[in-house]
Amino acid sequence: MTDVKQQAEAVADVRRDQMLAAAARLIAERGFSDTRIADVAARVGASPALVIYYFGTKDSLLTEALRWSERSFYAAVEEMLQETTALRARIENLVDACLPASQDVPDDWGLWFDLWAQAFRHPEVKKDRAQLDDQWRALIARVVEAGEAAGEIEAPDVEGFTVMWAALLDGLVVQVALDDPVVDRGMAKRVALAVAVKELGLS
Amino acid sequence: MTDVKQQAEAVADVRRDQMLAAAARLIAERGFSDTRIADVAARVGASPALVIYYFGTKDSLLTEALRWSERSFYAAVEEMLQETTALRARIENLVDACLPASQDVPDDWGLWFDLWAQAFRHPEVKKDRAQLDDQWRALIARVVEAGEAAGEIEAPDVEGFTVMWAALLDGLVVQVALDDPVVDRGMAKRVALAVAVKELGLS
DNA sequence: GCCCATAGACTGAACAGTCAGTCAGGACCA
DNA sequence: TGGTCCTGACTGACTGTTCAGTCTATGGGC
Repeated sequence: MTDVKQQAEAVADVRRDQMLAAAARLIAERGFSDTRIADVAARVGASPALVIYYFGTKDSLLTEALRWSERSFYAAVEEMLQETTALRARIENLVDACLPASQDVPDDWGLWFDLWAQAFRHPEVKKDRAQLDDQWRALIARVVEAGEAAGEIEAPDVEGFTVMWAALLDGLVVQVALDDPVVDRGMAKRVALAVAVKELGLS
Repeated sequence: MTDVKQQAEAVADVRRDQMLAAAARLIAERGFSDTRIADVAARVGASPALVIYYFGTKDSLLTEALRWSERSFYAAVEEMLQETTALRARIENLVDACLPASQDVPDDWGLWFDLWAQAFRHPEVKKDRAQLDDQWRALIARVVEAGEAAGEIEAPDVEGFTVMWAALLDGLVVQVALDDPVVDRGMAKRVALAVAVKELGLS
């Protein structure tokens, strides 16, 4: 592969990334089916035809954007996790990742709903989501096991806890994202933390 | 209000209900934005114009269908609950209501995702959903309190449990609905039940 | 160093299909 | 006769996708 080719691919890759990012943003803001390729094109300063040139079809662009966005989220969490070692701090970090501080990226949550709706009906998206969710649970499991290895907790039921707690976080995110008047951000965090502490036998 | 008027309304109400049911079914099968008024009309053996005649706009029909469907679900659960009195049996009933046996209405779940996605962006739907979710939690709370009154459990943290367990069920439903290879129906039920038993201090 | 062929990036304009919603009027009933 | 229920035919707007062709630059042949 020559330098030229590399550079050409770099341009294309940059463009693709811009478009995926723009599409993800728009999906979050307006919803999957209300996102037009013209909107995406406008955001990256290109013509609609160029978007098709890169992605072939609208659907391909949007589903790729969903997966791209989900992958970004997990990557960010993974990185965030490097910064702490204490079990409790890490658990708190995970909670914060799912339920970020107030006005911080409020409509990113909309993406999850669209992702789920798409995954429900499209096997490819479904497969991808399942795989990423598995990674997510594996990450939680690693955190717990590290805590055990460090002697912070004893003999946890890693798999049981992982499945339960991951589901709990999802459910809490739903409530908070939908502005449930009872389950606000603060309560959701408290609940998630309390359950983790209790189930893991943390001090 | 005359008999005539009453009868006329009865006809209209029947039609409306047929249309709402058909719309709900279609949304579950194909998704909110892929549901056409022509499809709904075809299912009830009417013309698209008649659907508009009753609901004015497509959006009005579909969002009403979502709310109608959610209301039906809670009503069904409420009724199902009358049939048992023992706390554990009731808890199991609640779990079964959310995670019904195998092939039983497999695509009804799709509705939840669309409902959430709509609620996220449309205040009216959001308000409705929050209210119904509050009812749902109140129902769980009633079950727990009845169990306490009957001496089956002691001094439960009703609100804490309610919020936590409702969220947990939501999260588990997501996994199961999306065919997660790790979290299948059986595991989801076990997890939901185990958490309830442990948190409530059931035998 | 010049020229030309080739490929990739990109666009404007047009096309084609889809659908929500309109409208004028028909049928039935009290 | 008037009101409710209902329809077929139509339309107007939207928008994904195609296409023919432009522009740029790279790289090889001379």
